[in-house]
Amino acid sequence: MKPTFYVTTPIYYVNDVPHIGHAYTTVAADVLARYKRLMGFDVYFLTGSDEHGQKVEKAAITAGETPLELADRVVKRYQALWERLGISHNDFIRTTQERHKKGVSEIFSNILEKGDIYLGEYEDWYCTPCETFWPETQLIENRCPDCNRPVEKLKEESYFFRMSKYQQALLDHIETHPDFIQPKSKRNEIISFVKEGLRDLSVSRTTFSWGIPVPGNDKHIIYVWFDALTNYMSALGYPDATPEYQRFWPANVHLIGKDILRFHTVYWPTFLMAAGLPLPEKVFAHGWWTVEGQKMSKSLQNVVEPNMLIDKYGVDAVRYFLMREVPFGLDGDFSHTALVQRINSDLANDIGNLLSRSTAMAVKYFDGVLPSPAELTETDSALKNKTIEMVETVNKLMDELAFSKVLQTIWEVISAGNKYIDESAPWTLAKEPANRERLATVMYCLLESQRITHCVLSAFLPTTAGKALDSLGWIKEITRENLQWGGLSTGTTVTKSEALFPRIEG
RNA sequence: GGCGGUGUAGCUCAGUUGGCUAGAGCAAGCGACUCAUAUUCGCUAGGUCCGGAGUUCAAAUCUCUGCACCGCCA
Repeated sequence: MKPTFYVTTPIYYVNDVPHIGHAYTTVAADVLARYKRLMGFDVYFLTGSDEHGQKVEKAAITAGETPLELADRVVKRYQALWERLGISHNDFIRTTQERHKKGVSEIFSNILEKGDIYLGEYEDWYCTPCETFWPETQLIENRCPDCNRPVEKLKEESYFFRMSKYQQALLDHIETHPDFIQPKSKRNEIISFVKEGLRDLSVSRTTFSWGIPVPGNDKHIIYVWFDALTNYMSALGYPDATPEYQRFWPANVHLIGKDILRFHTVYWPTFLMAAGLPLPEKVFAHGWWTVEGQKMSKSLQNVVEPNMLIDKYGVDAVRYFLMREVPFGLDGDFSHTALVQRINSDLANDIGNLLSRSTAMAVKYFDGVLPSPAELTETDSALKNKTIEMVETVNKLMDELAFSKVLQTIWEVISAGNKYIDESAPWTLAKEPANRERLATVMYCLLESQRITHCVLSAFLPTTAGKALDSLGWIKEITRENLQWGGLSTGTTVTKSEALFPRIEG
């Protein structure tokens, strides 16, 4: 039986327009999913949409449609984008689906029965026009921070989750599972937050109706985060003991943006503890993208639209840039010049040109028929060993989700390949028939190194890797076993590759 | 205000438990090759390792202090 791997992205809010941040999380999850699959894991990769809440309800009213109609309409934006980005998710959950509502109701009832959800009263400052509660600290001169109108103190009946009860248990868990929250800086933030004390959490609302009702009391709608977080289990079939639920829960990793860290590392685990369910193994919070040095915002009109990037630069270039430019976990800056720089330098000049010159020589000197290698010299072995070591290093770095370092490691082999050609000077060998065997060995090592490289790279650049492997005459499946040296067999047809990535001038 | 982090070549950053002339990539300059998407390869960069004090045979790496920036919480 294959080992399993369960990776998730957050479910994205249907009321938002997909931007580079959404694409970032999802591409990262896809890279991880693809990599684990080729390493022999049975992977479940989940993404989806968050469709409940007051904002959706209001937007629907404004647009003159039902909330579900609105959700049906705009969820397609995400689905279409994932299609274009080559996202290989196994499942797409929508919080309006029956399977999800069932899971949420069940876990809520479960905790309610155990007594860790109780009915109480919520009291805070309320802005009637906005239908929103505000804590006193967020008020601006005793007025609503959104609309600047006066607010009033209001009491509302609300269900509360006894989060305070789980403070110590959560701290203990974080303590005994050093990798539970990553990166480390975020882990420290959460530890200090929890140590300051957890208060019970209001987990129901009565000011709007678009959501999942509290079981047995439909006046109350279940709090959106309680609703949303449960998607990670409801998608697998929870509360039913489906094969998926039994095999894949708990998740190996929840990938999230740093803005929703607390929900995933404080709320979610304590909900699960209360329900007596196992906790996810890891929550990894990545950073934010600025754009041309500035914070992304609607008012600045600098929101980067992923579809536009794909149109302009191609899917794999975008995927590469997102994974390579910034260490996963830190903030980064997106700029067109940086992207073009990466494309020209790393993709066109390094990897693209390497394949181009290599396959051109194979065609020129051996009519595209892969020759068999003779005994390897020191130079050949150096390239071979570097390639083999790269595969091992990548595997370690992937477990740390160090995508940028993985790509750097792969690029060291690309560079070694270019250097190997210059040192071996095949064009000189080709002039002398006596060097035929030597030339054959060089060509073999050169192409085999790239075959392995592109197999590994298929997790990041699926389309490009496919093209490259085609021109190398590799038609087999990419598996862990096939990452070993010696996969290309003599006699294979090699064809001159098209430019994998044309240079972008100007 | 509380807690935590960062400050190293033009830019982005590496620098294990303190130890040879402080490194990488990109950018820039010079040279070489010609198989290749004028691509690649080699060489070059004289940086107060934020400032100051201290510990030590020895500190970018430890201690104290000052400055600047950032994050979380309040």
